[in-house]
Amino acid sequence: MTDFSGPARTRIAPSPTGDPHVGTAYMSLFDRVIADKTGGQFILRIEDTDRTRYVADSEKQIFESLRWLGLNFDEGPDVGGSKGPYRQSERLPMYHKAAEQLVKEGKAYKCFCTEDRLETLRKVQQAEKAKHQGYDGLCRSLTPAQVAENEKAGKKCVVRFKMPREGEIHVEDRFRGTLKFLAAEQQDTVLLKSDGFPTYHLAMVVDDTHMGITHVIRAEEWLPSFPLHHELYKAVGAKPPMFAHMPLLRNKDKSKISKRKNPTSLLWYRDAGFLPEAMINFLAMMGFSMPGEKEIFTYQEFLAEFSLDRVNLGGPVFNVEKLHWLNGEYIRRLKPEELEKRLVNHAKLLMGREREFLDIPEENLPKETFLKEFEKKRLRWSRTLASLAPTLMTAYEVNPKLLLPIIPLIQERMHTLCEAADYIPMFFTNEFKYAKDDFIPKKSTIEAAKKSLTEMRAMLADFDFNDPDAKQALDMRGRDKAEELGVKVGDFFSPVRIAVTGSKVSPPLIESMLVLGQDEVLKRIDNAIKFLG
RNA sequence: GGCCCCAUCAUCUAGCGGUUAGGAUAACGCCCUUUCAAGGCGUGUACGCGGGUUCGAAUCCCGCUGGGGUCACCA
Repeated sequence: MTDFSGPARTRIAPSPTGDPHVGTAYMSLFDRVIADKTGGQFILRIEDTDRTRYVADSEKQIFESLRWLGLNFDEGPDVGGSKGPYRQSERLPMYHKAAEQLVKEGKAYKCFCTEDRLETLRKVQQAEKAKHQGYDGLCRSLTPAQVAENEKAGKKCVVRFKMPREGEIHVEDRFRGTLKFLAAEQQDTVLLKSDGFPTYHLAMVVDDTHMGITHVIRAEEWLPSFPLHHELYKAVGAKPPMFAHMPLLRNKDKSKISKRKNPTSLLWYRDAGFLPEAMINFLAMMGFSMPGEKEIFTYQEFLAEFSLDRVNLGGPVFNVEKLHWLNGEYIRRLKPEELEKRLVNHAKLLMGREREFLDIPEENLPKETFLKEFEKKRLRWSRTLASLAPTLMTAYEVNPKLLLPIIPLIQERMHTLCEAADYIPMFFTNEFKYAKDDFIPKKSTIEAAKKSLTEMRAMLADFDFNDPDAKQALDMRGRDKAEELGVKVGDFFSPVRIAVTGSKVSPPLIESMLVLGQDEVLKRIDNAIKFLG
C-alpha cells in the first residue's frame, strides 16, 4: 500500500478542443478512485492554452459528461477550490514567472528561431533521416548581447528548456519501474510560446506543483516526454508526483482510439442510450480486473477492490460490442420504475433533435460491422424516440398507468435506451404499414390467416381483460383453438401479432394485448380483417 | 527511421514456477419458447518465436518477431 500513503490529490486536465473524449473519462475514473481510496481530492483543470484549437462549448460538455458519469470533481472551474484558477488561460502570470525564473537561472533560454527555419530544419532532418530529429539548439548559445539585440529588434521569441546533453535521465513509472533515456537524444522543448501561452509541459509542472497533485495518472503516449517533465520538476525545485502511465484505449485494429474508427465522444455514448454506470463498469474493465473475475460491478465495489497492482499494461481494444452487452445487463437489473424514468429522460434528451438523426454520410460510419449496423439503427431509434418524447412524457407524468406496464415487456429486449424505439411505438399508435403477405405464416394461406383473426377476435370479444389470470387463460385458449383448427400454435398467433402490433417482431403478444385493452385490440383486429378484405 | 512502451483465445481478461491454461463478449449448435429477446446447456479458438535459468516454465532472464506510442510555438 505504498501507493497510497495519505490523501491523494489527482487531476484530469483535458483541453477544450472538441467533444469530451472517452479517454478523458477513462483517466478520470482512475483519478477519482485513487482520490476516493485515500480520502483525497480529484481536480478538474482545463488546459486551454492552445488558442487555435479552442472550442467554446467544449468546456461545458466536459463538465456535463463527467458529471453524467458520476465522476464529480472536488475542485474545478465551475466549483472553485483553494488552488485556482482552474483554467490555464487564467493562470498565465504563474507560467511567466516560472519561465522568467528558469531563464534567469540559466535553465531555459529565449529562442528567436522563426517557424520557417524550424520547418526547413525538420525537412532536412527527415530527408537525411537524421538519427536525432528535433530542435538543434541554435539559440541555446546566444550571448546576452545577442538576446538583447533580438529583443530590441522586436523579434518574437519562445522560451525553451535546456535539457542536459550528456548522461542518462532516469524516470520512475509506477508500473514500469525505472525508465532510462539518453540525454543526448532529448531536445530543448518549448515551454512558453511566442503568444505568451505556456505549452503543456510548463503548465503541467507549474500547475501540478501549485495544486499539490500527488498522483498523475495519464496515458502512455506521454512516456516520451517523461524525461523532460522529470528535468523540469528538478529545475523548478519541486518533488515530482507519482506517475502512472496507463495503456492507451485502442481501436479494433489496435491503433490509438480515434473518432474515425470508433465513437470517442462521451456524448455519443450518452445519446445512444448507454447508462453511465455501465460506461464506468466498462471503462474500469479496460486494463483493470476485479479479483474473482467479477465482470459486473459498481463503482463502490471497484473502489473497494482497487489497486494499481491489478492494472494490465496491454492496450485494450474498446469493444463497443461488449459494452452493448454490459449495458443490456444493467438495463435488465433496473427496477421498472427506474427504467421508466431513464427512458423518459432519455427521450427528453433527444426531443427536438430529430434532424440530427435523419442520416449521416456513409463515409463517416465506422468501418467495423457491428458499429456500422448499430449506428444506422441508433439513428433510426433516436429519431423515433425524439418524436415520441412528448407522448412518453405525458404518459409518464399525467397517466403513469400507461407507460409503466409496458416496461417489463421491453426491458429484457433492450441493450440501450434507444432500443426501446423498436417496441414502444405500437402502444401509442395503431396506424400500421403492414402488407398482406406479412399476415401469412410460412407454408400457410391468407384464408388461414383470416381464420385466425376472426377466431381470435371472437375469443377476445368474449373475454374479461381484467381477469387476474388473463395471461394464462388466453394462452390456454389460444392453444386449444389452434389445436381445434389444426394449425401450429405459432401460425395461429402470428397473424394476430401483425394485426395488434403491426410487426412480426414484438413484445409478448398476450401481455401486449392486455396492456392495450380490449377495445383497442378488437379495433386493431377489425382493421386487419378489413385490410385483408 | 531514432527512441520508448507492450505481448494469454477474434476481443476484454484470470494466472504472479507445478492448472486438463479458467471466465466474459462475439460466433456456432441444442434446449426453453406464440415472434424477438432473455435464460440454460454445449462446441471451437490462446500462452508469437528462439535461447537460457530451473527437477519443472504462460509465469524469471536475454534475443528476435509483432503491435503500439512518440519525435510541433497540440495536448
